[in-house]
Amino acid sequence: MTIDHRERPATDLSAPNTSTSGDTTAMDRCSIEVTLDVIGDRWSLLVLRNVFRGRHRFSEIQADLGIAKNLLSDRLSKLVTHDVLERVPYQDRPVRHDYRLTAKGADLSPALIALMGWGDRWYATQGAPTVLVHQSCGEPLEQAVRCPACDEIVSPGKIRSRPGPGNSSIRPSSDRQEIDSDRQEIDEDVDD
Amino acid sequence: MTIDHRERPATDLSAPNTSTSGDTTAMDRCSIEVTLDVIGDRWSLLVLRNVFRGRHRFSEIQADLGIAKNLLSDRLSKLVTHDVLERVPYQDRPVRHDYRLTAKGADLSPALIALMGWGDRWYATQGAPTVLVHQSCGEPLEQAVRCPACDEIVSPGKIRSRPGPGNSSIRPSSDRQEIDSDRQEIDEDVDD
DNA sequence: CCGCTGAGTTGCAAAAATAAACCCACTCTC
DNA sequence: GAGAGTGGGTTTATTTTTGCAACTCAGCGG
Repeated sequence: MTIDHRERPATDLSAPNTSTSGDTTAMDRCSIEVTLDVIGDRWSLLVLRNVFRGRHRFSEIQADLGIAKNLLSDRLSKLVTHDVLERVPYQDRPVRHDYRLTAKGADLSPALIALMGWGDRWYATQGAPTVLVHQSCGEPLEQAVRCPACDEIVSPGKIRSRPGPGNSSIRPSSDRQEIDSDRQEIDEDVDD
Repeated sequence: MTIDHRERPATDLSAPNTSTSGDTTAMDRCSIEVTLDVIGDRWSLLVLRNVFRGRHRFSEIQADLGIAKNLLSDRLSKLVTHDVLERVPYQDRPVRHDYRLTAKGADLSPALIALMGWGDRWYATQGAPTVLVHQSCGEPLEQAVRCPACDEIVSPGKIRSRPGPGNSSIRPSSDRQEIDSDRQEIDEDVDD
């Protein structure tokens, strides 16, 4: 539980942000930030990868990762506290647990897939160590952004972002913002 | 350049790894691991989010994040070294740079989107601070796994994984493995 | 009873993160 | 052209986090 509540000083420098109109006082933390507070350390995602892969026991994970036992213990406790994993006893006397994904934990799979995909694309010189394939055709899969309403795949240039309901500084005048498709900016200039 | 080359001690304990048949000498590191070596620290993804969002200057990023200047300097250098960002001078004497995404850096957007989505789904109680919407219909987008060959969306249960060409311990007998769809395991039991 | 295993804790040295101060090459203002 | 300001960093302490080793504790096998 050593989450650091670093709260940036609200840009008192009033940076002449070329595109921004006005106040930048919104203090909600962006979702990437809160996510990183939970799984944004060196080991958590690696631990989760092991659980995804079916290694549910302390010693299995520890052997695979080579992580120090106290760290693994801390990471597991933290993940349990954050409701990403749950401890389910598989024997009592001595109580021993499996660590299993909660729904919330399982919902991290897109992130794991995205991270794995990036490593594959840019670092796997002899090809990916592991590939995800389609059950029916056996062909490699990829991740895409899609629009459930239109039921179609959306290319990066067709993505826009806008302040959501949780944004405390929604300014009507800049409600919808074009994403620069060259640079693929995925966030608008509202200070979330 | 403080990547720690933690190379797990090859499990000298000769852990009786229940599920694995035989040698566990494969030494390629899984793609999630190599990815985390590049962007798997507390700040890198947050820095990248800022660059995605159009903040290209040292001081802009520093003001937004409230990160210590030496750390930001380190992170930026590291990201430049890893070819995720590039420094493009926008003036000389004193040389000043913008930090811009390389293709490799821009290719991290699915990961950022996935992480943001997870934070939105599980922590944004009053709704997401930022939502990604479809340009044409304005409806919120989601990420999905799809099969380019079949041109269809693949649900988690239809995903299988198998050792890829970069896996140095491909054992033909266990070439294709079913993913437990309840727990959404995304990796097979080969020691990558 | 003796040693072994699985799943941790505790203690301590080493490494990394942070904050604050300092630096340097300019530019702007008077 | 002296003084202040700015962008983009280094340097130097201080605090936190790691990582390793040793220790614990409950049961098990012989």
